[in-house]
This record gives sequence, structure tokens and C-alpha cells, in this order.
Amino acid sequence: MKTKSFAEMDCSIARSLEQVGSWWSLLIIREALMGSRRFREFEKQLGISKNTLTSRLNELVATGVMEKRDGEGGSAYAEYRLTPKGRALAPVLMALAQWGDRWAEHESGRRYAFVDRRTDAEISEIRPRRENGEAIPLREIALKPLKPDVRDPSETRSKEKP
Amino acid sequence: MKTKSFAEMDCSIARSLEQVGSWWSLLIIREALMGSRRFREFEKQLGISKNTLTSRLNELVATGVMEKRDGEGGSAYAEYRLTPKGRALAPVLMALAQWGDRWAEHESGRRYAFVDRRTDAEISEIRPRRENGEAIPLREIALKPLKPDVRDPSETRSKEKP
DNA sequence: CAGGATCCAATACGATACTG
DNA sequence: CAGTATCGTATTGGATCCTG
Repeated sequence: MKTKSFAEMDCSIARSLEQVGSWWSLLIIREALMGSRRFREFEKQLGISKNTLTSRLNELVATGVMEKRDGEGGSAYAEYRLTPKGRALAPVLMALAQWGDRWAEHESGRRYAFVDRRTDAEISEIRPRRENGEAIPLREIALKPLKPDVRDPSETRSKEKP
Repeated sequence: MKTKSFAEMDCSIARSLEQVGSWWSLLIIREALMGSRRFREFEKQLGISKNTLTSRLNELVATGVMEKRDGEGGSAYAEYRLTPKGRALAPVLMALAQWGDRWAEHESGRRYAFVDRRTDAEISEIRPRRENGEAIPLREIALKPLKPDVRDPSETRSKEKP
């Protein structure tokens, strides 16, 4: 999806973005979590063109985020379902939703909520926490290189001859 | 950034995606969390073209995710820093990184980690939890409409005349 | 309904060259 | 260094028509 592809970027985030594909893909996954299974449902709910929907669904199936299978019972139509790999993206969507609720509000308020199926309780937040369960303030979060940070793989010996 | 704009989609996730802008934007934010501040740094670390970088930085500043200010001390150059709104995206990046580590692995392994600045401990995971602190299995997470789910705002009275 | 085939407009990104 | 200006290209996504 990228010119040189984020996939080879040696960065988990970039590779995730590469595999996810596009903004639309994330919204399709959202719809799947809402319960949509059939082509038509995704099409209607998202207001996406058939073309784009077909492409994105195919990509998602190709990367193993969704799977296509025959409709259950009588329905003669195929269904698209999230795989475990796809469901594993829920935290990403939750984090995005949480951010949007706080920083990109809209007059119409929220339309849906993440829920815990077992308790039927709304899942209010997703946060990084310390060992003791305490939430970590955002300002105290940083990214640290693990390896020597070989960001410029130009040469091992830096000067051969001045 | 979208044709009809995700911003008017009445969906927190869509609005977030709209404001974030693009994949590159997220990687720029990643770099900022890694400590980059100056144009050149972002350019080098990301391998992004000047053009694109300029656009994305401007967008991020426009949406309040980053701010541009005069370089501290002697440096005559401007700096780009995350705002609180921008730092609030850290959980999104963490969720993406977590997913990529698990589902889009790369032979070279990880290059960096999220850390808790105060304890200097690595932040291993970000997960939805129940009240009691128990992690919620992904299969038990769903999205539920809050409002009557007015997904098709066609008409209030469904039939005028059969 | 579920798509595939076309066509087309908008744009995102990179490469390159230029400047204060 | 930190951009801006230009150009060329690939891709994205919508619209329309067609089919099993």
C-alpha cells in the first residue's frame, strides 16, 4: 500500500499499518465488531463503494484479518468474519475511539460503545498501567530504542580516511 | 483527507482517523515520542520526502496534535513537539505496536519499546480490563449501538403508501 | 444480492532543483 | 538546515454498467 512499503520498516507500528491497509479497513473491522457479516451490510453501514469494499475485504482476507466462508444455515451468501488476528485489533479501535471521544468530539455524541459480552458492561477505557495497576500519565510515556539504535546503517567504521 | 471526509461520520473512530491524517502522521508521532524534534531528524529517521513531511507536519500542527515553536537555547531552528492531544495518541501507537509484535513479526525483532519514564520500566501491554482488573478476552469484546441505531436516516415514517 | 469490469478524478508521495 | 516549487506517477475511491 505504500510506495516502498512500511512492511520492511523494521518497526512494529509500521508493519501493523501496512497489514491493516487503510482507514477503510479499520472501519470495516469496526463494522464486523458491530455484527455485520455480509457484503451488503458493510456496504450500507459504511457508505463505501462496492469497488473499494471488494478490494478492502480481499486485502483483509489475504492478510488473515478476516475470513470468508459460506453463510450459515440457509443463507446462500458468503460471510466475512473476523479471525483471532482480526479481533486482536480491537484494542487499536478502542484506543482510537477513546481518543476521538476526548479530542475530536462531535455534537451528536457517541453512537455505540465497546462492551464486555460476558458482563454486558461498557468498557470505558484502555490505558497503560504500572505493575501495581496504577495508570501511567501520558506525559510519562516515551519510546526508547532497544538496540544500539542503528538508525543509520551507513557504515560500521565511520571514517576511513579524512 | 477523505473524499467525503470521515469527520462527518458520527463515529469517534472515523473522526480520529480523519484528524490523524495518514499512516505517515502516526509514524511522525512515533518519532516524536522517540525524541525527535527537528525537521531534519524526522526526515532522516523516517525516510520520508521533504514534501510529504512538510505537509504532514503542517496538518498535525493545524489539528493541534503537534506544535511548532522556536528552538530552545541557542538553536536557531524551530522544533515540533507533541501537544497533550498528541501525546494522548500514545495508547493507539501502543496498541498498534502490540498487535504488530504479535501478528506481523519480522525477523529483526523489535527495535524499541514503550517505557514508563518514571520507573524506566518497559510497558508491556495495553489491554481492556474488567472492574476487578481481570483482562477481557478479545472474543468477548463487541461493539453495541447506544442510540436506537438510526443507521438509515431515510425517513421517519417508513411507509407512506403501499 | 455479491461482485467484476471500466472509466475517471483527486491526491499522495517521491525525486529533483532552488533558496534564505 | 528547513523548507518551497515543480513534475511525474501510482494509487485510491467513487460512479456506472453488467452478470450469475
